[in-house]
Amino acid sequence: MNISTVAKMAGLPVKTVRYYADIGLVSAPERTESGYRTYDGGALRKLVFVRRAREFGFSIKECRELLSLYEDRNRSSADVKRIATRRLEEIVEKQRELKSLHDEFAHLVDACKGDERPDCPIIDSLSTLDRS
Amino acid sequence: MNISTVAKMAGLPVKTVRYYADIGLVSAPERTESGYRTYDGGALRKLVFVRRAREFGFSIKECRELLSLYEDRNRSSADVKRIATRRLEEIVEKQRELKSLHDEFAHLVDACKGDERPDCPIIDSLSTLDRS
DNA sequence: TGTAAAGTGTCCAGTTACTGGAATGTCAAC
DNA sequence: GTTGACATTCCAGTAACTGGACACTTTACA
Repeated sequence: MNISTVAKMAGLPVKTVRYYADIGLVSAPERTESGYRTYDGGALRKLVFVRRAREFGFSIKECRELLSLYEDRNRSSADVKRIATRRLEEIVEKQRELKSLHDEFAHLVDACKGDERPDCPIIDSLSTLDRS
Repeated sequence: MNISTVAKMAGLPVKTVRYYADIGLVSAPERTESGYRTYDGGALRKLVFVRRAREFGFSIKECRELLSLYEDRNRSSADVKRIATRRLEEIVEKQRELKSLHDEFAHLVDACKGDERPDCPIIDSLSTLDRS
């Protein structure tokens, strides 16, 4: 497979596929005589794995960890669960932050008349010294 | 006021205060003879405004817009509300994404036994071609 | 068979919003 | 007078790509 084929199948941009090999996240592919990269099913599976992990919000660093667990036939599911649980906690925390932000913000937008006059609770709130 | 004083009062790192002037987000402050930056109450208010707006998730670009509205005594509250509403929609969208991510992820973490054995639904799920 | 389009290669720069560090200069206190 | 805190500038690095320039290879079609 050429790079555009594998990229399409993995659901990644071509540039990103090259990039992942450049930074050593996935191993460098074989080359044809003329220098074109060639990929097989194994490489595709790893790229898919990384795309999915990134969609789940794992950082590249975490993807490295997960990938090595993925490749290690002897790792325990507990190893994986530990990383995933940490990530889940981050998601929950992010949700909390977003909710309080949403509530405060919705309140402000609601309070703003949105008319021709300059009075605006949104601007007023942004101007206050208090930390949110 | 010296930079560290205004930074503390505005709730921003000193580096960030300099940075905001460097990129022209706030105007360049006066200097003492020896080259130290000096700030007054007006500069402080704008820095506070920016900090708050950033905490609300506005980008620097949006902060520029908001700041010019803040400085414009003739702008209508509708102008402000338009920007804020757009931002609120982004927050809501982000919340939706996060919720579906959370649900899928929590399900996986729950399904993983987390024991000594290698079978792991989390890894399995990351390996499937389907887009989440 | 010639050529044009599409694909691929490398390399460098830009993105966002800062942050860290080095080297150097200034100010206040003891 | 000297020490220490604070200030200055400039450069580099962060995360994770993305865009663009330029050159070469492969494929498709007349």
